[in-house]
Amino acid sequence: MASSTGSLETSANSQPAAFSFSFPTSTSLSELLLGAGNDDGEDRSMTGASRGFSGSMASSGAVGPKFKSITPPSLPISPPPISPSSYFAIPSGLSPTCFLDSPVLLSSNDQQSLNYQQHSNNAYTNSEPLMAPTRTNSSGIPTLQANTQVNNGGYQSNVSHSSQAVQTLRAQRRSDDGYNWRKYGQKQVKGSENPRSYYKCTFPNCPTKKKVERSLDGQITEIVYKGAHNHPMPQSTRRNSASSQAATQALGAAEGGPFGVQSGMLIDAVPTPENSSASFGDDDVDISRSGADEFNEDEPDAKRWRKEGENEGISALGNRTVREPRVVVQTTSDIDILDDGYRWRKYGQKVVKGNPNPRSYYKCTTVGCPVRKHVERAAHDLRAVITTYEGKHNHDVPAARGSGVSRPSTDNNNNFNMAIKPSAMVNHPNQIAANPLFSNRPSASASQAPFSLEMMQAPGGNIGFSGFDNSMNSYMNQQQQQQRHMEGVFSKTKEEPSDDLLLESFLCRNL
DNA sequence: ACCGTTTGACCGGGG
DNA sequence: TCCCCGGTCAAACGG
Repeated sequence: MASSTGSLETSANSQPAAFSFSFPTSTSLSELLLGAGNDDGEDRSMTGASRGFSGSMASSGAVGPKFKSITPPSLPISPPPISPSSYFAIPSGLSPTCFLDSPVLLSSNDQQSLNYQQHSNNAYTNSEPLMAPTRTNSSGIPTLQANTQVNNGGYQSNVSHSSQAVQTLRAQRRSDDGYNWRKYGQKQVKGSENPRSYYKCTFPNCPTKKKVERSLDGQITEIVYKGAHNHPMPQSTRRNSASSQAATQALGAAEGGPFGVQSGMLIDAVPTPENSSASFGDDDVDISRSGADEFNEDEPDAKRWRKEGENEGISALGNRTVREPRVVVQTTSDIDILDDGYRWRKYGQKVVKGNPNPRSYYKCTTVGCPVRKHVERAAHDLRAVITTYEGKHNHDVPAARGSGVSRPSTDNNNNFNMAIKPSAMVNHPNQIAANPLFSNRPSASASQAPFSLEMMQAPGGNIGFSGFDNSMNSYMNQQQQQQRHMEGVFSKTKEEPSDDLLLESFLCRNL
């Protein structure tokens, strides 16, 4: 296999590939994403998260507690000297989620371990070698063609081009959540420049639908599920997306049904019996409610949202008008979502109906920014953490403390920076923007993570802020060692720490 | 010919 | 009752 420079293409837009990388290769990205041996051609494009580490962690049932008890060993904690973005240019439109499924990082017998990246973004800031640059097409399907060969991690992928086409085709039918969807409409909704696509689950008689909003560059900015699947996730998907299944189970456990979970890159909503509210167990808890200030659990979401927006000037944000509540929900197992890059001030905590676990309420510390979020563990699955955002940030992600570097909120295709669309940023701060792997903010998570792993380890307990740093530091240290170890593997990334061995090492220590 | 997407038109709920 | 707008339909289109 000849080493080659991969290039990216996207059908979503014609932007030229903004980066190159040196993975020796010639395999389609979609295949990379699907992972070696994945022959069902299912779409993994958006599912990195749902099939990600969190999922596997969830399935293992060992995440929370073990994170704390098992601190990554000798890992130097210092953040990588070079930001992740320095070696990979991730053009706008690119869904980092895609990277998560890349077999590059997977050990041959434990694909699950790889995907932790997606959800553990705040905990692991230096695993960018893990990511193959890619761009998604309009369907969120990576269209990058490249071969991948990672010698160090013992992983190697060779996929034929013929199967690639088929997989890409199939991928367009299957979303990241593992279910099959058929698009039945698209509309330009008022108040947003992003077109909204409507999908129906293709399973016979399944009432589930979802709405997907994409930014102009093809990135998914919002997904809202409606209804519940009345069937199990397609087998083929399960087989190859353990994490997705796990994620599904995490939420499904909470909802008592086999719902697909969208916890990927830009996928924030969870499928619910009705609209975008999630119910847990017998007692429905509308997670779109903040209950923050008034703790009024009775007011309808939309009305409440509007009221809060008016009170706090949300309606005046940019050129957008405030419409339906932008409920951003991530259901993941433990460690992701904790660091979204923004700074939060805790202003309340409450145990809400239907969930014995306390919900802590946070407000963005930026003056004038109306965004709030609340975090809580799922009632029926302590491994699942639900973060709900309300409002849109009217500012960029603040610079990391001490770094003096602020995260970009606009495209920057020329500098290999992670392109972060404002729309995505504001609505999903815990995803792209939050993921240090895709930001310019080195070790931001370590310094800014509003939550510590303690939180994850204390089901139903208080949310603490200690303990995280230690783990983080240890991990970072290890990463640096790993970086040295990985030198030479990636010609262009040798400055960057890496990857799978590290990953495995970390996982082994934490699982 | 099949299948999925696109897209303009239509429907219906809510203000 | 009218109008707005989100959601859906279905014919056309394309691979």
